[in-house]
Order: sequence, then structure tokens, then C-alpha cells
Amino acid sequence: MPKHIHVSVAWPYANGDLHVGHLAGAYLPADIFARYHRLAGNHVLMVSGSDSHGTPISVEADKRGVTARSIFEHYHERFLLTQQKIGISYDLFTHTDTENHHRIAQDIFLTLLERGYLYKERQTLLYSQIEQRFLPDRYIEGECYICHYPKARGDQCDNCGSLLDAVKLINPRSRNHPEETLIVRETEHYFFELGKFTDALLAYFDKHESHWRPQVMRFSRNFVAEGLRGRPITRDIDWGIPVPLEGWDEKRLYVWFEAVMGYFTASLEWANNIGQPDAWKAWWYNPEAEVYNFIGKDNVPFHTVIWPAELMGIDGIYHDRKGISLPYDVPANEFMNIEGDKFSKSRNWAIWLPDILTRYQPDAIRYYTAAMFPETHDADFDWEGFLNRVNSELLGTWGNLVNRMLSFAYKRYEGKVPDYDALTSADEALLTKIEGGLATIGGLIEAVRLRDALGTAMGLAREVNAYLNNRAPWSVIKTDPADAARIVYTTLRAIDNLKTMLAPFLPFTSQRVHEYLGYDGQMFGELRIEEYAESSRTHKALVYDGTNAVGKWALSALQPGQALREPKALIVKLEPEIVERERSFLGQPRVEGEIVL
RNA sequence: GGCGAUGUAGCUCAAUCGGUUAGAGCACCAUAUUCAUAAUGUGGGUGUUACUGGUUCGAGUCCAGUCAUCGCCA
Repeated sequence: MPKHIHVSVAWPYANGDLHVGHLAGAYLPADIFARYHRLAGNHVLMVSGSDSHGTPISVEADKRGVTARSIFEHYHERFLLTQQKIGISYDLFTHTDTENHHRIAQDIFLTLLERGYLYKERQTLLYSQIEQRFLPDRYIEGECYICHYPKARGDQCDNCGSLLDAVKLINPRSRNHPEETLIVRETEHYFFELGKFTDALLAYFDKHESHWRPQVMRFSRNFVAEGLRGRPITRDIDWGIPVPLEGWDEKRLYVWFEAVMGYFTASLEWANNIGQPDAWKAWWYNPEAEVYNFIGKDNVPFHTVIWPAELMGIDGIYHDRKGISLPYDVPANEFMNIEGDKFSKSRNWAIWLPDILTRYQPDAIRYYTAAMFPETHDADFDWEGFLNRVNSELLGTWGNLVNRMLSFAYKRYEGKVPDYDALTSADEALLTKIEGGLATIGGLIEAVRLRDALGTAMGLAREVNAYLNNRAPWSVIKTDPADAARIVYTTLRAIDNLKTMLAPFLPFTSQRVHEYLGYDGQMFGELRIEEYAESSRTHKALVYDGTNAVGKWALSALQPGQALREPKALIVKLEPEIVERERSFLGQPRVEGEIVL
């Protein structure tokens, strides 16, 4: 019985390009998970999109002297191309500035208001008369009232690390207009009363105790145990989703409140886009459906506490009964550092995906990242590791296995899978071992232990290499052709199985192996960039079309006589010089290059 | 400052409920092999399990403390 699997992926802020941290933290794990479930025959809905709002985008826009909209549209477009190139298979990757997202976010706000989960409160904040607005914390600098560091930011002091209340800063000033004297002014905001969900959240944790990562569970319980306070959900800014109430024209929904709704709103958009407006309910109002949130560790409370609380608060929305799906698991990853140092946009200590995609195969980047996934603790992307793992593992163990046996078979058996009489016990033993991997690796992926799953598959590839050296068909063929035929057949079938197990991780090269083995069709569907029109504006999105996908998470039944295709080297060998070259880019000014598919 | 996590071989990581001599891959050395992109196989491990102390017949694992790193919160 196929399951409904919702893959909710963190929404990147559209204020800069995607980097390996994004890939390792959320997008690649989500894609591997989704591709596996598609092969396994489950109904997958994987959605995400660009977070168009929020102060990081306004800050970037001000820095460049352009509008927030132009910043987010620029990076949204680059997100689409980058992810298409590296094969992140979203059913829909949209953004939060669609009419659809605005409308539903406002409906959610109004539903929570009606049901008594929101309240109003007055706050005092810093106001700029020059800009005629309340300044977000990130626009403010001043002297830290704890350590007296003179250049503390409005929300945090970089010297002593304390989180700060901007109003209490000594001599606070605007970053845009440092000469201006800011005034403290009162404003009114709506708050989300999280405390009302305390018991429901604890019950929700109990239900999922067994399968969440321990650190995620402990952290979430602790967050609730410390006491849930109301959180402001509106702000005095002009870039964002309007508050749908009379007299609130000057305010917008706070980005933390509306961005997480994207998992839900994008599901509805997807259903509309495919012309089946109720299709989203198979995931969101189906007690058998499982929702997985792929995020980074900095986002845990938003996905295990705040988002579930929002969902509980709107349960029954757009439907005739309650039972909305809460996240089934939140497999948060830790961080991916770079050459021993933390990612930093301002220092350009970063590995940008659009840049490295011009130099390396998508599957090489996917392989190294997945082999290093920060599932249990922070990991470190270093170029020497990349060189070694791509050359010795991906190429040496797997690429070479494919190449050595497919070329041998292609040359010696007239381009066909050889026929054989009966397999020996050694052949049967190898196939049994390899075939067992399908269940083992499937189980690991379902449990979101992706690094283990990949390692297990590579271990099996090593087994096949050992078997081949042991059986040596290139010698046997001279004396016992019948035996050589069964060895080659056995190896090809093992490769066929391994191709399936590796496909979620290495979709591009698995497709090539699939073709070399003589199969037709695409293992996976196609990723396309589409443009969708709403009443007042259009937007582009990345969509996955699985209509013609033929891949199955199933044992190989390779037929003797099947015509092979001439194989070519699967993996490009990397030169040692890349290590120094790539390291030289770190920390240096970067020019954004055009993304060419 | 509070909470949570992490620290194991040169590197990247394992080690189920506390149980044999702490294991794999990479790198390195030796060797076999020539089907394969010099790619593969086999053999080769003297580790203060960050540190200090404790519980126990027995601790990488449990407890207390210290140090370093990361995240969240104040």
C-alpha cells in the first residue's frame, strides 16, 4: 500500500546564492529521501520556495540601493537554475510573494484571531523620523549596555555575544543614517499565544518520541518546558504580507510567522497548478500521511514547536473536519563548515553552488556532501577530502566497477548481456548479499540515516570488486567460456541493483548506468522551470514531472540477451591542483557568474 | 549565564542495554592482477576514546567537574 510522504524543505532567504551549507543541511537530504520514496512507489509531495520577505533581504536591497523585490526575484531565479542543475526534485519550488501565499497566510492569521490564539500588545521600539518608520533590530547599532562595546548590533553584541534589546542600547543609531537621533516610540502588535498549546505540544512529542533524533526531541521538550511566551507576529515594515485588518496598513506579518506556512501554501499552489485543487488534502488531511521537515539545526524550535502550534491552531481550515497533519519527523542536520571555519557571507568564506557546478559533476558534489552529511554533529567540507573521496570512492570503487565490467561485456559478448546456464554458489552468494542491500538501504533512508545508507551501498560495490578479482572472468574466458558468462552476468546484475540503490544519491550517473545496461526511459522524472500567472503577477517555479519515470526500488531482473549501450567513463577524475585552486577562492571577493544549464 | 549537542587512529566516521583484544573507509607501505579512467583485490593498526575524579567484577558508553567547538534561549 503506497504511502503519502510530504517532504517539507526549509525555505532559503533570497538574499544570496545557495552554498554547500544549504545543500548539506536540508536540500540534498530532502531530495535523496524524496527520490527514494518515489522509487519505492510512494506518493511524494516535496515543496519549498524562496523566502521573499524578512530583513536580510531588505538589508541586502538597501546595501545595493535597489528594491527588496528585485533582490528576491534575482536570487529566486538563481535558486531555480542552481537546483535544477544539481537535481533537487521539488514537486514545487515557489516563493512567498505569490498571491496564493499571501492569501493563505492572511487566512491563517484571521483563523487564529477568530479562535482566540492572538492578542494585541503595545511595545516600545526605535523610530526613525528620516525614514518614517520603526527600525528593525538589524538596522540599529549602538553601545552594548552589558560590555560597553561601541558597535553592538540592535539584536546582538558581537563582542560579548549577548542578545540585546535595541531600545536599551546606549546612543542607538541607524545604520543608514548614523547622524540621526532615533526616538523611542510606542507601537502595537499582534502576538501568537504559544502557551495555549503547551499540553498539546507535549502530547505531540510523546507520540513521536521513538523516531525523532534524540537531540531534536530533547531540545524541543526543553524549549517547551522553559515556558512558551507569546511572540509578536506583526512588524512595522513595508516589505511583506499585509495584515488583513482595517487600520493596520503600515504593518506586515512577521516573516518567522508566515514563512513556515509555505509548506502548506505551496502544497495548495501545487494542487492548483496541476488542475486538481483538492489534491493537497491527501497529505494534509490524511491520518496515514507522513510529513518530514528537512531543516538545519538553527531552525529546530520553529519546526517542532511554532509550526505545529500554528497548525493545531488552524486545524480544519479549508476542510470539513479536523485532523491536519503535523510534522511526523524533523530530521534537522547540524552545520557544514568549510576548511575548518564557519560559513560567513560577509567574509565570503563560502562554497557557492552556482560556482562549483561550473567545475564539477553534480553527482560528485552530491556524493561528497552526502558522505559527509552533518547528521550527528557539524561536518567540514574540505577540498582535499573532496578530491580523495571523489577519486578513490566514487570513481575508484563505483565508477570503475561500472566501467570495467560494462566495457568487458560490451566488447566480449557482442554488446549484449551474456546468456548463462546456471549460477555457481559463489555467484548466488554475491547476488544474495547485494540484493539484501535493497532492504537494508531502504530502511536506512526511511529512518533518514542517509550517510549510513550511502556507506552501505559503497560497501556493496567493494564486495563486487572483490568478487570480480576473485573470479577473474578475463582469465576464465580463455579456458571456460560458460563460467565466464555466468560471472559477467552476475556482475552486471549486481551493478544493476547497485545502480538502483545509488540512484537517490546519484541520479545523473545512475541514469547513465541504466542506459548502458540497455534499459530505456528515465529512472526519474524531469525538472522544469515553469511560469505561473495569478491575477496581478506571474512567478516562476521549479517543478518535478514524474509522469514518465520508470525507476523502481526493486530487484534487478536483468535479461540475458539485452542489448547494451557502449559505456563511457562515468566519473570525471579530479586533478590534485583543484585543492589549491578552490582554497584560493575562499575569503576573496566573488563575482556572481551567470548560471548556464 | 541557562538548556541541548559534539570531542574516538594523520583525515572522515563506527562501536545496540555497561561486556571479548575499540572497528571501517581514505591516506601510507607491501603484494597479486591487467577487464577497467594507474582504476581493483589481499595483507599490514603501539589510539592517554578531550582532561580530572567517581560508581562498577568490568566504562568510549553511567555520574560529577573542567576545557574546546556548535546551536537555541536570556
